[in-house]
Amino acid sequence: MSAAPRTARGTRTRAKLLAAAETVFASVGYHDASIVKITEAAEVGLGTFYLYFQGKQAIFDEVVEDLNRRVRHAMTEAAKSAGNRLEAERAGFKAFFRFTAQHPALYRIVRQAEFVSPGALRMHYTRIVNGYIEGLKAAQATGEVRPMDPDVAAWALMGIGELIGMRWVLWEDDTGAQPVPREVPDHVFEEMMQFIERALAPGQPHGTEGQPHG
Amino acid sequence: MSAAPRTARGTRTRAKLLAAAETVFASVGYHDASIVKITEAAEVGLGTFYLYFQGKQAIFDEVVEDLNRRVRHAMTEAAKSAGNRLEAERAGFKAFFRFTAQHPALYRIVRQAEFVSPGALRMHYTRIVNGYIEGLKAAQATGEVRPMDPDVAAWALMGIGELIGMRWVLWEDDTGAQPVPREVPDHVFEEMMQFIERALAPGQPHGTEGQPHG
Amino acid sequence: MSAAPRTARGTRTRAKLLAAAETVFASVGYHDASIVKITEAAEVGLGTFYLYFQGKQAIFDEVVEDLNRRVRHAMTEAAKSAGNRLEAERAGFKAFFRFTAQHPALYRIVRQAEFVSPGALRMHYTRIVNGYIEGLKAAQATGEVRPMDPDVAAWALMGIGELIGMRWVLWEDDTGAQPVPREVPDHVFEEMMQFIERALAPGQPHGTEGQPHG
Amino acid sequence: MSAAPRTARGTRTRAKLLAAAETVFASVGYHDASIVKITEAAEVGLGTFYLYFQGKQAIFDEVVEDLNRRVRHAMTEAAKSAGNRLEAERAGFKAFFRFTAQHPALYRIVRQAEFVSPGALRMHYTRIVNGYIEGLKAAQATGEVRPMDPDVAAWALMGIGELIGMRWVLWEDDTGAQPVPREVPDHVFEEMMQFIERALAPGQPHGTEGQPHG
DNA sequence: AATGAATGAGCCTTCATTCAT
DNA sequence: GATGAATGAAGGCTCATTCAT
Repeated sequence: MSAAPRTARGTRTRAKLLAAAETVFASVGYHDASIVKITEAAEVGLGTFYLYFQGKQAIFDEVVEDLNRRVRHAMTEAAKSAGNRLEAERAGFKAFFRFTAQHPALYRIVRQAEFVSPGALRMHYTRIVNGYIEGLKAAQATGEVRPMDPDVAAWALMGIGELIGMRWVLWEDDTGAQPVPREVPDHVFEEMMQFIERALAPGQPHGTEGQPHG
Repeated sequence: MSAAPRTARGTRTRAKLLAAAETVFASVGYHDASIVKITEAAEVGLGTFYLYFQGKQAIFDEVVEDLNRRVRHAMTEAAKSAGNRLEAERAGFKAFFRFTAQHPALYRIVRQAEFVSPGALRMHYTRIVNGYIEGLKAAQATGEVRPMDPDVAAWALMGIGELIGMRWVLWEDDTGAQPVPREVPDHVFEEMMQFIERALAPGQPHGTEGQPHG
Repeated sequence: MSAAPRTARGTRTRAKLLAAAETVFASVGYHDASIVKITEAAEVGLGTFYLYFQGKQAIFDEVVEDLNRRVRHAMTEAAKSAGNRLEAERAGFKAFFRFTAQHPALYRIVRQAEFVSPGALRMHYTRIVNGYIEGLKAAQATGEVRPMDPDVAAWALMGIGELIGMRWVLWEDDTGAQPVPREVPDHVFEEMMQFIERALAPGQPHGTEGQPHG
Repeated sequence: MSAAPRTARGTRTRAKLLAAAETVFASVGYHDASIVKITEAAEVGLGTFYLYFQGKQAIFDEVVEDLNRRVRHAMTEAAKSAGNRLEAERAGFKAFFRFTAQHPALYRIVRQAEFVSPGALRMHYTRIVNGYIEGLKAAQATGEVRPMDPDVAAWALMGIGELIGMRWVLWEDDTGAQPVPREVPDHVFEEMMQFIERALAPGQPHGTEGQPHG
């Protein structure tokens, strides 16, 4: 059985395990991440693991939860210090990509969750999307964003961030070799923001046929 | 060692194995899909598997390749019969979602590929994205789409399709229960197309730079 | 290292552990009885266990010893208040079955002892059998019991009590469901006593050698 | 999953495992009998075990069943060749003790079954006892055995055999050292038979008080 | 006196793969 | 071409015991 630590030492040990798990899951994936690897990375005895976690799934769920909390925190913090909606949006995405670069675990782990812990997977996406929805609703209220179903737009934004991040943060450029995390190139970021801004902007769309159609 | 089948009977056996593998991978994921399960589903002896495939990874790669070919085929076929770019785009996404609904394996398998076969993962995304890039370039040439980096836009489209598909095709509405594949609701599809059209349309965006757009 | 308690508090703690051990051993058996379970049942810290007992085996031996002492005490006390040998015998068996009903642990634990602690097993049986031997010898001296090897008879009595007790005290009637401890039914007890009395009674056996017994 | 062997080779392998299991269970007991020990004794790969048995419990149950069948077979065979009831009885017990001597596993395993597999435990005792009951009923019909509840008598006989066997077949004489299986000494056997004959013989018991009690 | 965090040997079990038939 | 018996590395997990507090 697992239990919450009852001493300072225990708290430290538990934290070490959680951190190690993030690293191990990120580098070899869920299935090749053995408890032994995790405890070795944490420099802790094998049995110690089971003092604080029920098993592999349990620590996986906690890692996902933890990463999710942190990425959302990073995003909202970044957005807070922005002057207007647009800046907030840029700051949010920047923070998202930066976090992705620093914690490739986020991506790699979440994509595994489909079969490992469907609940964790949904939790992750839903929470972030809910943040977008809030932002979009607020912006709609002030007219900064055109009338639209914020739900659909939010999932679209999530998707854009997800794949742009995958492509430019996690994948190395051309070779299929080991991915080296890094920032999204500036021009890609700007193009992406353009894409999003136009999608959300109020007013008539400008003639997809070159003409307003109506 | 594996080998290409040399008789009609062998060809049939190989095909049965491939089909069984798609089903098994889709329902239990890569790691819980044992060779025994696959051969049982294919109604074939265990040893027979190794007559046609080098191992588990090898058949996985082939399944991904196969699904990828089929989804692209479905998309291009659908687009072909469209009258103009916009219709082609709609038809392409429709086909993509329909395929997703009919072959949840695509999603489930691809998301596993991150650690199982990174090459297959990249192949899958890259090929689809390349299709988008072609389409965007052509549309830019005729002025139907505004000047932009088609690479970035293509990945954005891929992301939108991916997450909208995940959310509305694979997930059941609110409960965390077993997902029931189905079509994307009409209004979601329309909202999504609006989003995309505005993002791609030529002309000035409206009031996103703080200017009054009166 | 373990040690005898040096304070009243310590004595109490030790007793709590012993009582808890009896319960736990009886309900889940030796191997599934973990020290943690015992200390939890005793409401004592895990480490405390090793203050009073050298290990799992040690406390097991003590539990067996304790139960053995108590069952023999119950048997001799019951026999004491009897008027004659026959009554004493009846009272002894009655007490044995009653104890078995109240402490199923005795049975369950002893049967495990074969591999856990062969010494404890022998001690248990030998002590009880020695009691029988004493009784038989005394009865032989007065002619109440026929000449015979008291050793063999004593082990036979032990066996009779053991299996009759197992069958009618520990097992529920016909179903394989959870055993419900209870008393031996009267008629079974009487039949058993008949069996024993005839086996021990002095005089010629009747017609077992093929002679007509007139 | 386990399965019945489908080839001659498989049948041989399964039998080797069963024989090895009997030996291992008998020498170290259920809990210290690991699958590794069993497969090593059977000179078979570890994984092979799970081709034929679901797990440790499953093979344990089969070993008990097998031993039970064999001991009953030995007993009935021996009894068959006897001229009369008394001889049959003697032959049965002799066979029982001989089997015990040659297969100490029977004893040792059954005594463990209490917690390991209560069903197997009951099966074992019940089947043997049922044999006794049949015999007693038949003898009662011919008047060779006095009127009595054959159920109670049968369990008493079982108990006598069990403990006499334990004491003189399995235990070494005085030391607590490793038990060396051997036959029951003649005089013990004769005393035991005397005990039983008197218990079962028809006719008045001879004055437990030295007198018929009227 | 009492506690509980930490440890690691050892157990059961699965499964990809080989090979003799 | 097809089969399935055999293998053993590797993984998740338990638990008796030690030791610092």
